[in-house]
Amino acid sequence: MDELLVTEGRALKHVQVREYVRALVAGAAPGSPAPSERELVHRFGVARMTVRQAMDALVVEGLLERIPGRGTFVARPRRTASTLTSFSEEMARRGLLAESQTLLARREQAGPGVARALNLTEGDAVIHWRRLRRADGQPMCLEDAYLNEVLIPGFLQSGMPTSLYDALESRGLRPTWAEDSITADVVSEEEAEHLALSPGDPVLRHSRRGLAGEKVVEVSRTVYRADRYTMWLQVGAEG
Amino acid sequence: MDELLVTEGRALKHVQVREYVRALVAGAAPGSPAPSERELVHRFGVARMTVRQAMDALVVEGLLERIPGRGTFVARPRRTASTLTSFSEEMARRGLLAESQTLLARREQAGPGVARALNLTEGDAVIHWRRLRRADGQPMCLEDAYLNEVLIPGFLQSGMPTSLYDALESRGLRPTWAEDSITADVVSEEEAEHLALSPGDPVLRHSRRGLAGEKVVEVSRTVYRADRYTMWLQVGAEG
DNA sequence: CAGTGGTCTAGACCACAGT
DNA sequence: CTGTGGTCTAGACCACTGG
Repeated sequence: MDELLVTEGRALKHVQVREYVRALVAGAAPGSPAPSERELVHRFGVARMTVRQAMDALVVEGLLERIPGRGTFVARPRRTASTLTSFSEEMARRGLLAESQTLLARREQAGPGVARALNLTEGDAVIHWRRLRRADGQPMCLEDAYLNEVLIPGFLQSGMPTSLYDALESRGLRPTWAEDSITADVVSEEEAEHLALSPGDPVLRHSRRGLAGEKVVEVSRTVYRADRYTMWLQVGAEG
Repeated sequence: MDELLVTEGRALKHVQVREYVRALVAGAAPGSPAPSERELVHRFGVARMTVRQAMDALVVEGLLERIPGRGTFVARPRRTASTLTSFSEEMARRGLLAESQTLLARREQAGPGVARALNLTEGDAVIHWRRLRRADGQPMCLEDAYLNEVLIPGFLQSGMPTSLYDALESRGLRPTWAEDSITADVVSEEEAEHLALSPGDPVLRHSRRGLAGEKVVEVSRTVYRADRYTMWLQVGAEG
């Protein structure tokens, strides 16, 4: 419910308190004490329930931790499952320079598989974008992305972006959820040419169905050189 | 903070309300209305803040959803990231019969890689458990699991369990968090024999470091037949 | 219009930590 | 002992929804 804009400029008290505390503990080490509830009551001249509402939000967020009888403290950051990252972001995190060469970018009619994955009907218009991706100059993977044209009108005309996820983000359509499948295989002839592999070399195949809210915004199939790419994930919750 | 036992038998009012509502909406379709806050105030003879505390918990849990001006409703189940499942559980979910053949189960001294992954010192005692796993009778994967002997004393003597995760769970050590790496490769000679593969066949390699709380309880390396196994995951949050 | 959730007050008593 | 968070009360006004 954060930041309701209904009352516009009006600053809700619990939001004021919450953001004050958030700023105060920003960068503080886990275990550092936050102000006590009664101290905040006094400082802001509000009721204790209002302060608790503010602190509750930060506790739910995982920023603070309450210890009865002792106080409220900065929590150890929670372990979080892997988030959805784009190729560019992933390579950046590994300290590699990501490059991308568009091999194909056009409007197509969805085939049966892509249509089903994108929640469309066969024959509906989709954008097909094929890229060869390099890391530090070396071919890393070949990616075919399919996008629902209805969701991103004018995408092909607007000049291809460097990062698909950036482009989707600017339209409020960055996927936050995905269904992935991963398998090992042997490279195909065509793939071998693009990836500079020899017949019989192993590859990692990664299919993704990326969703933003309820909308399927991206379906992609990527084939990675097995000798250059290892996928890392963190799974589960809590810690 | 659920279910504090400090006050033992005493039933906190917000807990009573919460569990009443939880039971009431159990199995209800998403979108079904929950009782209104004022109705619960009347029914339980409590203050509205108390009811809100109860409902807040269910909202945070993702069970309920508030819509201002309209009411409180059963929320659509949240999409959740993949949870940690054991081989047996995963095969069961796919409707396959999982079998497991122990090839090796003994105490060893940790090598450098295993020691680091288990947060031990090289030479510390670890349990090494190697199994060939079949699904519906067909060889599926070969798994080497390494366990910290200090955490599970008497493990080898107690008779090997069917499911490692079940065994860990009974000791309160079921991993809820893992760091995984996945890569494609070509099968080795020894692996080919166990998995009934031919030289050059592709395999999927999966390494896992499984944690329960702060403790690393499991380190495993599994090699899957690429032609029989596709890994499925759901990543991200919210929906 | 009546009903809903969202915000807020000014108190209160409790169980528990640490001194 | 004081101070902390945990629980709880009995009201209040607000913005919004729907009939």
